[in-house]
Amino acid sequence: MARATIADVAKLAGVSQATVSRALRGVDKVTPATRAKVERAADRLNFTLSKNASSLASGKTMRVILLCSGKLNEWFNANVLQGVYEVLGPEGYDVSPSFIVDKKESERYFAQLPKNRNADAIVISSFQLDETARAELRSTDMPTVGVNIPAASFCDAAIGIDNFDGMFKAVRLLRSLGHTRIAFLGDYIPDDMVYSTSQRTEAFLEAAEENGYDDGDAAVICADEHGVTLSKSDLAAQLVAKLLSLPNMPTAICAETDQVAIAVVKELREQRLRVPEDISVIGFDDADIAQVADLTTIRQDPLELGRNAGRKVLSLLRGTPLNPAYESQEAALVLRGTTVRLPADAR
Amino acid sequence: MARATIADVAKLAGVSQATVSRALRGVDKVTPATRAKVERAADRLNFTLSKNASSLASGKTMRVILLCSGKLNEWFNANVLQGVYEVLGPEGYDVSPSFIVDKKESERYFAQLPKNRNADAIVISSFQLDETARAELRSTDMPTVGVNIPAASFCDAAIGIDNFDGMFKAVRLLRSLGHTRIAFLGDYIPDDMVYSTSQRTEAFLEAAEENGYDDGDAAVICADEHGVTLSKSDLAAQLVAKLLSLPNMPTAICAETDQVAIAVVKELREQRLRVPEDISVIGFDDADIAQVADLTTIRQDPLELGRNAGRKVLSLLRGTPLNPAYESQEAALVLRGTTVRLPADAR
DNA sequence: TTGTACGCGTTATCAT
DNA sequence: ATGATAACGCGTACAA
Repeated sequence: MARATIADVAKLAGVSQATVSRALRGVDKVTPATRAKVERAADRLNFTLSKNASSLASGKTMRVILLCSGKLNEWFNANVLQGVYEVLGPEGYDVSPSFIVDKKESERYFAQLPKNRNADAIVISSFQLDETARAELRSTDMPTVGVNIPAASFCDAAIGIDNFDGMFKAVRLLRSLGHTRIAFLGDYIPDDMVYSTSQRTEAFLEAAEENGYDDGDAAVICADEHGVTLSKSDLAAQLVAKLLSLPNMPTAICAETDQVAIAVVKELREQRLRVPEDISVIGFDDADIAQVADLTTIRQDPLELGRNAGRKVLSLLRGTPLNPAYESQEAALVLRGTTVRLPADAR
Repeated sequence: MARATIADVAKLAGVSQATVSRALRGVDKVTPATRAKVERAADRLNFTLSKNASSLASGKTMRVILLCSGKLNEWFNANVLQGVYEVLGPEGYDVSPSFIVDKKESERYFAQLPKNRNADAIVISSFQLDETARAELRSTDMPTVGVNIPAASFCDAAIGIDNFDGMFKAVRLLRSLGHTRIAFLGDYIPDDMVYSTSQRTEAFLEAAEENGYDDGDAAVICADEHGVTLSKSDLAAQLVAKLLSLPNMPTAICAETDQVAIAVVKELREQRLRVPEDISVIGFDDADIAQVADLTTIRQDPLELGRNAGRKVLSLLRGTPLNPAYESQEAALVLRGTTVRLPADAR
């Protein structure tokens, strides 16, 4: 059967196309009686408005892009997507997720992006854009909201986790537990795409200094530069090797993420080091796996981040004021079984 | 700056709109020289084709819907999405994910769905549709591909995991390990939305029978009916209580999913039952958490499922033959630390 | 409150 | 190979 158009409905209902349009969208003034007639006709013809045609006529696409810096099946991204969708979906928006993994793709993406009016807004999750990309973005009229992006300047609004707050809490915990030598363990960070994790490294150093740790007592251990992505276990092996060859072996470590923390715990135990008796470990994120691994960690809530981003998109789109345009989510320490007070004999 | 239209490009390049359209899409015959001219003009004007206008004119929306039965941040759904996106994205399609959690929503969704031509295809993941929904779906001209749906009849193509193969492998493993009394543990299954897990229950019973287990030696334990979703630990507590009050306590169990398995293992250990020495546990899915928990499980690969679904969508959309329209993915047993051969003294 | 008529930016058909 | 022009299906001033 050929799809019914608004004209068919108008004819069947005995009104004009304009009236059908108004009745079906429920915005403009239409007599209840007329509306009923129209709805009955639409129902009989199995008709709903075409999003495409509406978009073309109105200039609103009712679509928002979610651009992620990693795959959509990663814990963080999947949660942000769910959050964004939860608030934008019911409002009639489609959200089309997409992701970029390397710099080349990024360039291509942004070179294409701003030219065509294919979305009403864009939310950018977890990565840094270079000047070119920012310029392209700015040249669009699309409202932009950032999620967990270091420099929020090029966004109309942004929401992120407070990595500094988180790392400070982690370091303070370790100090409270009596650990005098601590370390931060992370992957190699290419400088062309800056992630949240690089902030964590910085934050660790600041927190250590502020809490009275000397340079020698707060080490940062990063993986060597590598082209392809290391498996977490290979990464952990490398990090633990570096850790164990330190002049003064730390008694506690903070890892860049839960994934890294868990792999490191495993590797440490394979080396017959007891966690937490010999060494305490703190992760970052509180992803599903953290609970299973009984890992002490810093919680961030990407689902709520996504919802908040969705709300900000809505405000931007509707011109309602966004009470704080820029927000950061407080981090929460989650105490589990991989941290313990340093035994007296070990101090 | 006002957005440039195809007319502006045509004027600047000194050709007709039609030629610009042809040149930019790269499909029809256009002289290389003309194409170059057009591309230069488009570039200068910062122009790309509007997806909306193209869609309206061509009837192709270049959009495919992904409809999931649970939230998008669930392991399975997130992976399917990633897979679908990986193959459809590079072909120029947007994929708009959406999800439905209860029956009411489902009805509303399908009542709206087929009427407007807002997507070129739909992929439906992980749930059963009732007759009404199927009819609505059929009344659309949209190609439909199913992912992990029990009855594939209403789809043009489908791909799923082979739950039967998986459960048979699990049961055979337990038999090989010498377990003579086994059980299946699962949540309460409302009958209005049938999930993959109900298949697993069936499969367990069949596999048990075929492998020589009596009725008394192969128990199925399900949670009591409940309105709200139980937390996994509450569920596990209930299941373990039922398990421990069985006349003949099994020495091995299969759980509906990894999540349930892990919660059950935890509960068992809290009851001072050793896993696997006292009781073996097998999960289902091989999600991230399974590895962390060192859980023996049946692997399914939703990422590959999604990719395959994406390929089928492409075939359907292009009219190329889909070599098998219906496929099922073999399940693979992953041996880890929660299963062990039944000690001789326990037999 | 309702109807008329034009425009949204492209594709597709038919000439040339 | 290229150009003119009619759809595509709806939103929206403006008029009634």
